[in-house]
Amino acid sequence: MAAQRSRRRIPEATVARLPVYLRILGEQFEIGVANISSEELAELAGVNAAKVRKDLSYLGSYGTRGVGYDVEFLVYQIRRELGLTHDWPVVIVGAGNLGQALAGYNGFGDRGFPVGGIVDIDDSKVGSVVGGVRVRHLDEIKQVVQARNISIGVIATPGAAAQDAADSLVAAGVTSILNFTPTVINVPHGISVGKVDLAVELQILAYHEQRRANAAQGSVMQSLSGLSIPGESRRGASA
Amino acid sequence: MAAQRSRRRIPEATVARLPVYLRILGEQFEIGVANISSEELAELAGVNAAKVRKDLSYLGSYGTRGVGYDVEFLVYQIRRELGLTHDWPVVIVGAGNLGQALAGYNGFGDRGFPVGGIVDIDDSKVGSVVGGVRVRHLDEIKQVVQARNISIGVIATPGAAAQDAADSLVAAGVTSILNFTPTVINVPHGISVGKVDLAVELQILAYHEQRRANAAQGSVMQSLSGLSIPGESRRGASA
DNA sequence: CTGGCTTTGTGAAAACGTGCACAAACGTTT
DNA sequence: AAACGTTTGTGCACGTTTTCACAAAGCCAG
Repeated sequence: MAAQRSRRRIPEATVARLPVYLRILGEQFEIGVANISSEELAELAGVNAAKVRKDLSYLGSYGTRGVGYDVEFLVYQIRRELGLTHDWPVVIVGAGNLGQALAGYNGFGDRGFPVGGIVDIDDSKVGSVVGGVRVRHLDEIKQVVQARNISIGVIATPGAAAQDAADSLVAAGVTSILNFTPTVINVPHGISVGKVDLAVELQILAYHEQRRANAAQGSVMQSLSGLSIPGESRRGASA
Repeated sequence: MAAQRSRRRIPEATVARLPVYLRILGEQFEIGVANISSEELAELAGVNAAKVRKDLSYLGSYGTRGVGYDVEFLVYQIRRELGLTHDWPVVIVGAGNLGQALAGYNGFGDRGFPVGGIVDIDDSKVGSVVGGVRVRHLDEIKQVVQARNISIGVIATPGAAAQDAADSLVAAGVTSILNFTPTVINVPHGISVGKVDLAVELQILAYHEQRRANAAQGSVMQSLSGLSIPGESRRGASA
């Protein structure tokens, strides 16, 4: 179990699915499931069983033929591969509507991403407490980042301020950024950027709605597998 | 301009990028840019110029060789193709932390997705006003949906309630669902589902962080084009 | 109206992701 | 210890997405 760190490079599509498996496996472990087959995991994750096996094979040969995968061990291996063996505190830039919601959202802390700091450029917001963390001024971001050894920043400002926020984060020493604004940001080489645009997702749905409407009551685009569970995938990029 | 509706089926990857182009084009139009080349648009969107041209070619031949694209006309065409020529009111299920944030988030309404209703199962939340909309009980969801002719629902409940929320939405007549919980939901054929898991995005970033750490100071994974702008892509699915 | 410069639109190649199908491996039963 | 049923791990074929590269099409100058 020692010399088997990062064997091959894991495809981005697989990296995007591992967190889903991880969550499901965690739940299964909680309710006492000790062993799981690729078929069962696939069902719960809403994907193809072959895909599950191929995804997991990138971690190593951790299954047992004729039996399945040891849930606890697999959880450990995925966490290890994703770098989730320790917490990753994040700093949120922007204490407006969205920033406050993110800070108050337990889903971050619960899954290993505690809010290590919130900053805003607006003095009237500085000092208030959001999600248990006191808002500090953007100028102090470097201290915030260094005090907690933070490497991930979240941009929750208005779109127009996103590039400034990114620049501040990079200057403060952050190396990964999750951008919630619709604005595309420029960062130096070596900084990873993820993007979540809430409205884009709705626009994609609108497209399907409209398509459905246009098609009268004809065929309903491509239907995938069985009678359920659409899949999802995503790719982040890095410079 | 009449007989040129849905020519070919647009690839999902392209559909996911059109909203990004749309936003950029809107901004450019605002600041007085009347014409734009694929190169310029690509730069602003953080993608390859050839990709921009191929994406736009699915809409039709709306560019002028040697000149570029008419910004205003292109905005119109993309809106039309995405079905954004009219508003799509949405109903939010769950008036907790996340639901309130989404309701208060102007990014939805600003981009054509006004909050047409919020429902919650918790009586203590019913009646309160969030983002200008009064919270109603989950039992009334059908009235809410039908009164406003809503076809898109947003799930912002705790994960454990996601499937119930989905079932309620489908029963109420919604045909597209955007799921913000980490839970995978099952829906009947013909219902489109999009998913946004905020923590998953962070986990993907953590993977890159950890990889960077493991790699000492060696090569920094794949660096894309110039010195900026990571891209982004996404796929929704439908049953 | 010819020549030169620019930029689109698109075939074709390459890269990537998915799903099938099956041999290899394991536990269990006889 | 052999036969059997189960489930993994993966080679291969297929479909989708990206990128390249270039002819066709437009504008402008002279």
